[in-house]
Amino acid sequence: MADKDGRTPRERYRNQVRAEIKERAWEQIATSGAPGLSLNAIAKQMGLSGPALYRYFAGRDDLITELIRDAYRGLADAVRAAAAGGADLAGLGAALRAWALADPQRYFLVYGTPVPGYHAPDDVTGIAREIMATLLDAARLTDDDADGTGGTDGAGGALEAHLAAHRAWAGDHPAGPAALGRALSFWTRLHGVLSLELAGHFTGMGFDPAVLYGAELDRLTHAVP
Amino acid sequence: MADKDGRTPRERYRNQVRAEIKERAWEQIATSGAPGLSLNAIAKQMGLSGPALYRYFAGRDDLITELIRDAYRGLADAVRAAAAGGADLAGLGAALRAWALADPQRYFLVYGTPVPGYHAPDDVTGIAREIMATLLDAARLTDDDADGTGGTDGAGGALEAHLAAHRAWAGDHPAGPAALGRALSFWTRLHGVLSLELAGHFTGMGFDPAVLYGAELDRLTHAVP
DNA sequence: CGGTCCGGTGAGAAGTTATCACCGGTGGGA
DNA sequence: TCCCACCGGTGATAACTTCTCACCGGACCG
Repeated sequence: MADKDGRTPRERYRNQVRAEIKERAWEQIATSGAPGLSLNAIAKQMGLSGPALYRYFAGRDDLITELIRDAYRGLADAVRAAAAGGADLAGLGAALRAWALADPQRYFLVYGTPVPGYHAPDDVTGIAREIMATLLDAARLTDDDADGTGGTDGAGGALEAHLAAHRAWAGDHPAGPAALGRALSFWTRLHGVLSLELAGHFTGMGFDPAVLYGAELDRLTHAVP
Repeated sequence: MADKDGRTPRERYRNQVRAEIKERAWEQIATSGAPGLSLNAIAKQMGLSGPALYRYFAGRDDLITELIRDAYRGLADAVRAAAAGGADLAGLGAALRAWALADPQRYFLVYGTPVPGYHAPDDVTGIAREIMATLLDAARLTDDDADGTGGTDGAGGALEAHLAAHRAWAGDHPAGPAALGRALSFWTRLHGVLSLELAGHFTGMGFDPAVLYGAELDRLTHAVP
């Protein structure tokens, strides 16, 4: 971030134009979704002509990859900021929901339908690990009965045994099997509610998705999973 | 379904061609995803030329809408078949997972990232209600302690109170608030695991998604939510 | 002060969806 | 049986899209 704004005027100008392109791309994605993103339309909006954008991005896929990276980075920052502010697991859930509701298409860019041919660049897996690490921190704090007093039922027991044997994704994080399982369920359950809500599958059903989200969050943080 | 195969030879031929178009479309979606579907490629594959397809579908969006409807219909049939075979809530979960794994892009066509401008036709909401109805049937069977002996904690209590007051989506189904909440959590939690698994967010993490899915399913069907 | 690199343009290729007018065979009614 | 209407298919065309190419001019660096 120290040399991000470029020393030379050329680099400054280049970064500025790249930023404006991404800005327009985000507006376009928010209104038309990712498949509706058009390089030509962005160029026309900026007052320059078609091929000029290829000086800044190798192509449409490259631009989208960059946007996905930025979105991932933004989510990691939001979650880390919440954790730095002293938020527990419930606070992280609230931060996640706020981030998702602020721009649904941005959320779907990260967690939505994948394009079959697409492979994420290497550094986003690093960002994902970072998110998971702060999640594990919070899960470990709420989970001080780590030995599994609440997880002695068959379900949690089998999962925790499996996770204890396959905890490569947690790296060297000092989290017990119960915390691993709690973080994983935190992720999948909240994503389940959020994803269906943002996709509009709850519209017309009459209930408030926030209540369901809050209930799942409560059942995640209180007592037995 | 009685007159689906058309009386007159013309209708028979028309239905046959429509079916073949959708068949090719499914193959193409399975390999390239929904945004990669090309009417021209389908026409070329079938040995006929571009505009001929417009005799059978009003356009690309119309074809995709039809595919979404078929996918929804297929999911409802799969779930209903499982229920008719005597499956409980766990069996429905297994059927859902099998249906999703059989063709991930088909699952994403139903539950994936929505296109901002798109509005689902009216009859798919009817199919969704049908799925929810069989879900509620199963939830009511496993949920004979309906008064909330397991739901006396604050979380489930608040949700069930809210659902009791906003149960328009359940229609006149004879299911208690606990069953409503259980069906809803069944839907969102399993979708959360499935969606992340199919999108590839678990690849490289080392654990088996099936174990996580099974654990969520067990915690859904056993004891306290 | 000169050379080099860089950003921008216009033309053009190869795609896409979608609409148009036109034609021929098939099927149904008189 | 005949005949006409309808229906399916085609080629041309328009308006898009991404992306590549050759070219040009100005700004920046040494």
